[in-house]
Amino acid sequence: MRHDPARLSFEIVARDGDARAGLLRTSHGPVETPCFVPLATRGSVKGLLPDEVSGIGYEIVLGNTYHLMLAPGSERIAGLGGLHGFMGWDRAIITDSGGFQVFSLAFGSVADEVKGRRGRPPLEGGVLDVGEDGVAFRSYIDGSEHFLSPERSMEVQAALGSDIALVFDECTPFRADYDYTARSTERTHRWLQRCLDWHGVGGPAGQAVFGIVQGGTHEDLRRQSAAAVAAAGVDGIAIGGTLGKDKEQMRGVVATTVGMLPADPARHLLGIGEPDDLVEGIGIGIDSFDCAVPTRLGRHGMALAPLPERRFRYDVRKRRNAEEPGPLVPGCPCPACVRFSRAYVHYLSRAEELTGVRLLTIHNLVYSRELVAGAREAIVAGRFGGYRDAIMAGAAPWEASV
RNA sequence: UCCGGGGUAGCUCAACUGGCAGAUGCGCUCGGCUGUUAACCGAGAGGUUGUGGGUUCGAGUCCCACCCCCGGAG
Repeated sequence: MRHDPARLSFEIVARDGDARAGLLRTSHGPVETPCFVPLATRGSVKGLLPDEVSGIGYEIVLGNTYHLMLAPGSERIAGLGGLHGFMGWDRAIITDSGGFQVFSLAFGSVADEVKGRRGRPPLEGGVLDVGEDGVAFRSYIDGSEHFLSPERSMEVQAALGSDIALVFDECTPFRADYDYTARSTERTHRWLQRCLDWHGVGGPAGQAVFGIVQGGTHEDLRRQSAAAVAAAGVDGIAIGGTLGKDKEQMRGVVATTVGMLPADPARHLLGIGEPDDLVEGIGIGIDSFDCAVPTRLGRHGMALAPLPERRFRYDVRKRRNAEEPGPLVPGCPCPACVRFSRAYVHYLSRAEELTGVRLLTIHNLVYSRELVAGAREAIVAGRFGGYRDAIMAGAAPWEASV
């Protein structure tokens, strides 16, 4: 399979150092990069309507093969207008392949697995078997047995009709040893080829395919993986897998990996999206990011804010916000900040009113969008370095981009 | 006024015949969350058992008096 501009084209319109501003043309419209991709894992950006998501400025969301194949099923979705029609979203969609879930089901969340602690217990017996052919697993919904392979993943993603499909991969655990990671990465490369073979025969004409670079934290494996993905002729390249035990290592692994990638294809960083990670990632040449952070934190009472010393977030539910008449973040253009007080959001959030969840989700998505849109402006204007420094020093996106 | 029921953690409630004052939920404080099984998960704090006496080795529990709340009667 060769990269096909008819499915997807990516044009870099400006560079500033390693940072790039680009334009991704998909079957469902253009996507300006760098961009953040909100998660619509189960066919919905939790709590929001499609118009609200696009109204914020988002041009692409991410859906998940794993969840959607279990419920309501990809064939049903195909019969109801594909994922676009089914969820009422007429912009671009990228679908994850389900590979990551093999990892998360068996080992719990990324943070829990990396830190070796017991967080939410992994699904007992969730993964039945991981073999050369694919992965047998048990549905978290009804316990029924299912099988996911490169071919099946591509088949499901074809039925969903996403604009960008991700190849089926295995996300090796942080604590896996070198040999396991090496064998897993090689198998992921064989899976990559099987995905492309399947897609080349029966894949939707308008669907692009992104490869995924694995290799854990090992530079030589990352190099092999980057070369394998680049040689396969995919439409874009995603960086996945274990990125390390902390931000420092994660940034090192990502930067090293980016340096191994060809310049032309779009580069997507999977699963990363805290505010500082976005500007740092953009600075080293990442074009797009998807992440649960803005939406999940919003549901958990956290507001994104220009607070480097507090990991760019604060807990709205804490009592000190109970009587704050000002907005969540001064100057923020989001509806939650323009129209409501922090005290109101604090109250709603504690009262478990759905509106509180919605306001925080909207705020966090606007904040992330402002951050990335500001970065793009700065790149085009040739002053991204100053923008990044201002953000990291605690400037709000709308201040840093002035 | 009389009869009955009841006062235990901020709230709602346990504690068999007297034997280390507890739980669940909520609330509270703190921590966590990065290709979403997550409007979630985890930890912690919190007490003169209404008041004052008495019996007993030992009282939330039994006895006496008082205070307060609820229901019923008048």
